[in-house]
Amino acid sequence: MGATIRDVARAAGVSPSTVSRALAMSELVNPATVERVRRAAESLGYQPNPVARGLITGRTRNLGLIVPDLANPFFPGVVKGMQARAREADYAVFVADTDEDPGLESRLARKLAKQVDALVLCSPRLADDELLALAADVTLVLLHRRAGDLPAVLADNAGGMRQAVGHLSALGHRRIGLVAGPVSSWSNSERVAGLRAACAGRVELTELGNFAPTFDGGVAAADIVLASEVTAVIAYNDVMALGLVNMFTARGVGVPGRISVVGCDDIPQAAMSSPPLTTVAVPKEQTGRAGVDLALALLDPAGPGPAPARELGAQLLVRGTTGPAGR
Amino acid sequence: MGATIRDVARAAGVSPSTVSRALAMSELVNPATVERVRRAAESLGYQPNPVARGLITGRTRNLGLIVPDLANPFFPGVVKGMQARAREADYAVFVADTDEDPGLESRLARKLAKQVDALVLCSPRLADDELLALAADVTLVLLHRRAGDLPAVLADNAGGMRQAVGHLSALGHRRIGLVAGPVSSWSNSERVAGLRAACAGRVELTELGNFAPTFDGGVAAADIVLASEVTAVIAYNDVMALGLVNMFTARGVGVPGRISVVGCDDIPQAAMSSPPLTTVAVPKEQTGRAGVDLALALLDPAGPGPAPARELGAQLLVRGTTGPAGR
DNA sequence: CCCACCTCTACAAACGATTGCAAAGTGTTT
DNA sequence: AAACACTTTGCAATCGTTTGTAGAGGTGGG
Repeated sequence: MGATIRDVARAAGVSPSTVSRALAMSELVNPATVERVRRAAESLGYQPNPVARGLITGRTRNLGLIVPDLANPFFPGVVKGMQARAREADYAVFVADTDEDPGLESRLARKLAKQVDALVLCSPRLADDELLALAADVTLVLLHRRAGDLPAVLADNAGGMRQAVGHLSALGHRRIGLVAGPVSSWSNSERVAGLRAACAGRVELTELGNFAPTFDGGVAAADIVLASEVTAVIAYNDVMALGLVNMFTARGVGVPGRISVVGCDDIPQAAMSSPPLTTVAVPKEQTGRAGVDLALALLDPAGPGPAPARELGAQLLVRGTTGPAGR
Repeated sequence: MGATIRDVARAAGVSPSTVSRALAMSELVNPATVERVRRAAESLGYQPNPVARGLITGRTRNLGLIVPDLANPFFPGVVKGMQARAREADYAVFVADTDEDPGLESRLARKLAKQVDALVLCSPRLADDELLALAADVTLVLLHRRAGDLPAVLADNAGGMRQAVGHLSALGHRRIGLVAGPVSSWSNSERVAGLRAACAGRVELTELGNFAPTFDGGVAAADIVLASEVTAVIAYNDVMALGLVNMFTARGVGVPGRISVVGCDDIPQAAMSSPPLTTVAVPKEQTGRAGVDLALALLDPAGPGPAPARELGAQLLVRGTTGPAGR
């Protein structure tokens, strides 16, 4: 269909190899020839075939990204960041969604592995050893997950929790509840651990079961939170926090009058709800960008060795769901 | 790195071509040989290189999907549906996000075109003639957009609007407002037209400017709606409707007591807001699936010719933001 | 004036698979 | 026993590019 390099060669009166060099390594070719080739390529609308190029170079200039659930408003931010950075580096991105299914995650990863130069896994649900096995087959970067010493981009969960507790503590809260997310989530463990450390010796922490990281999970947790007699609650993520607030409101429990609520992630809806949600913001786009940076560094043979992990800051955003501890 | 077909051939004591046939067209090969090849491939962990295969077959088994904005909760549903269907057909999906920028959309489309068998454009912002030009270079499927007679998957906007007006009319509303979305959006024009037709002769329709299809767009429209003295309002999409409800509530205007609100799309947040949003649901996952079906049919050389357009139903979901027309 | 050297270009061999064609081997028919 | 058909397999070309190597042509120095 499209013009090939041979068509351009014929049109320019040179050999295909000269065309290739003129277009890619023009300093090795006579400027006049380069110009002639350029013009021929232009007039034929020649676009190099990335498949053929990939076959010989072994590089596809594609990156893969696997996320648990695109419908979770947290992930589109990561995807956008990754796409933007990839585009700058002239890479394209395959995106796959696993529906939170580890089996599917594994299969998708292996399938994608052959078509991309590096695979970026965001919040993978796979076990550590499976991730390490995967890393043997393909250049791998982890986002929001640590496994062995695989390259990873992480958020400062501990720092974020510290800020949240500091904020609540300053408002007079002495009993804080934690609505935990899924056990299989590494971020959840991190946040729980960070929260414990931040509370230690200052405020009493009541940990409330594990709930689904969804709006309904938050709804389900709401009454349990109320029964626990805390004056503030921190949820594993914003979606759950929104569920909590919604149910509190339905129960006639004032937020933040009677109870304060803090979420995590800072999804777009957090700022739009009423009252707007106080939350620990995790840099989403930046995570995606950093993932590409790491992947590119790993791919670069002349690179200054691997930068195994990169930690991004987390930032408490005080909005409308936190206030002074009630009577 | 990975084993090639030659490695398998050597291990099985046959030629590469036999390996290829044994794996792909096993009925042409002696069953015993097939078994031997299978075993060899298995033990070497052989995975055919899709790049090499793509070079000779001219098929990549990849599909491209371009959406205006992944952060808009409408699109992840489409992406998920498309991925699921593509996975069933053993295709992978490239996803790109244009940030609502037509220029970027055009560039991404052309770049992706070489790497995929077909390109699916969801709610493209490009002009008709550009879309037609693109279709000359790559198999193209449009979602929620008609251009020339390019293959397309559409929603029954007119039907949805008819249901919405019927519902509001039954509740006693005689003056309905319309908060329109971006002029460049084809869906917007469709919905406006559908609404006009549905209202004709029954209820008075007040069309209110064009607003950004965002939460803030809805917020900005709220006071204008109130000034227009309608008893119900239909927004271009749910995100805007949510902005409207939010601002109405902030102004102390009861929803649905004083004014009823209807959205479009049925994004996940629509059901989670309070009160939950009455909306015209558009099948999102099904749109994605239908897009793949259309693309596959187009790609199939033995196919029964092109099915140029497919229309999906729209369904009014009555929830909490609509009620009887106030005093 | 010749040789060495440098610049530029062409040839050909990859990359890893698929596939048309021919050859080898087996069984059947005349 | 020869000819034929059919099954099974291997050879070699091919897809469109990149890249190592060699050769052609030109320039400058000895």
